[in-house]
Amino acid sequence: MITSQFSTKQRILGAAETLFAQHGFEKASLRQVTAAAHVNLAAVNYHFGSKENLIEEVFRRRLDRLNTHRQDALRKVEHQPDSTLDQVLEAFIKPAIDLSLDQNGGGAFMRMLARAYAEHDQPLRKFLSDNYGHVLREFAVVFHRLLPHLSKEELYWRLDIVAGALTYAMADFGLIKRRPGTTERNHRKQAAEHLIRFASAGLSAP
Amino acid sequence: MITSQFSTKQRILGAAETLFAQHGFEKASLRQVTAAAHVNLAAVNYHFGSKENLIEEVFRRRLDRLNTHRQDALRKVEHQPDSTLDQVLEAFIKPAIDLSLDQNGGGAFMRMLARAYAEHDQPLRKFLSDNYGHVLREFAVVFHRLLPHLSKEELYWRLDIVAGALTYAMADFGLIKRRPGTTERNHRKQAAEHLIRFASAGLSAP
DNA sequence: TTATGATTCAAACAAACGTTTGATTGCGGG
DNA sequence: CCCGCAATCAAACGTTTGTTTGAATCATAA
Repeated sequence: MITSQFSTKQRILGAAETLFAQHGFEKASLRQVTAAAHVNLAAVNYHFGSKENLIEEVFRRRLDRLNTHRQDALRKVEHQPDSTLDQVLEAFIKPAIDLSLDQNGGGAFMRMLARAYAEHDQPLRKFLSDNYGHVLREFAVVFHRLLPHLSKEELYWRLDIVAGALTYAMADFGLIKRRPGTTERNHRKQAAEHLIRFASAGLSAP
Repeated sequence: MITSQFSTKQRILGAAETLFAQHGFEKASLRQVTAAAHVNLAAVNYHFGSKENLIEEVFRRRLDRLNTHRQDALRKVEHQPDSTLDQVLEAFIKPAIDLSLDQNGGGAFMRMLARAYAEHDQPLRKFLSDNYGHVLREFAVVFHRLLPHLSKEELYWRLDIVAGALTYAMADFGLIKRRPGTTERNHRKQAAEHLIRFASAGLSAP
């Protein structure tokens, strides 16, 4: 056997994740994906029905884990009486970093997530909102408890800014390039630390 | 004459900007663009040579103005001895807001710019870096003067975060929807104010 | 072993894409 | 008037796209 140990479905999902992140949803063709997965072209429509469904499956696989990790981290923090702003921020940011550091295309997935925000089409945004929105609202409640002087509107504005900066940083959009001496792992760890420090001060602004 | 007063070239540029922002570079076809511009399909290749060239022209038209506005605003601020962090931030952020508020597709262009960051392909990123990078470096020098306690590396990390949050906010990615009572103009003005307050505190973090 | 249902495969499908062609139109200067 | 060039037009070009087809192959249970 020359192909990998994983099933056809798994291999398609893995290859799709990498290629979608590298070239975008439209530019990455099913022929590229199936070639990279060492799988017949028709296998995508057999196992997933359509390219659109494949895209959603790729998202679901990772987002489910990200959501539960964030919720677990949040519950650990909110049930202790003296939780700090930085701890809640870390509960929000750390799982995203960990996911981006996951071997087998974690970073690729993060770029794909950012790309999904940029692709402004409504079906995909609705899908993301359904799988994403309730977690953000849970965090908003806890942030509101820690920053009671902020109006609900002010708080939402600032959380939106944090989410934007996080997305941007994790997707490696920025001008900051990894220093040759540091690993990708350390680069993203630094990004998380800087982001938490920055966001903590920003959220606490008068 | 049923078509607009503008020339074929202008009408193509306008329609392209809107449709690229709405559907992305790949999804928006030249047939859609030329139909919206009330122009023959072949006109794009006649006037611009290729779709790739058209994309670059759409960028150049707006970016040139954004750059000079930012540089003008920066020079006004840096040549007064008691300039503040908020003033420099405003010199960076305000021109972007103004551009996004420009009638005839300013908001559309901003979404297109964010999309260009997401499209991770190198030719476009090089083009943006060439037309964008030197302005960012000018701002970095002034910020460094106002925040001397920050190492150059720390400063670059934080500026990268600011740029990311600005891009995200201007492209209207976030979960914050415009309130029914407020105009788009006021919505973006509010976004700018919140962003400046947040970024000012974030940059000043210990 | 044989029969059955799931999977894989090469091949072809129609549709849409960016681009090119060659004829036609419109218009300003000689 | 008419020449010459720039602009516009309908039509077609060759690719590439996602999807479908029907036969071949595999695995499993009777």
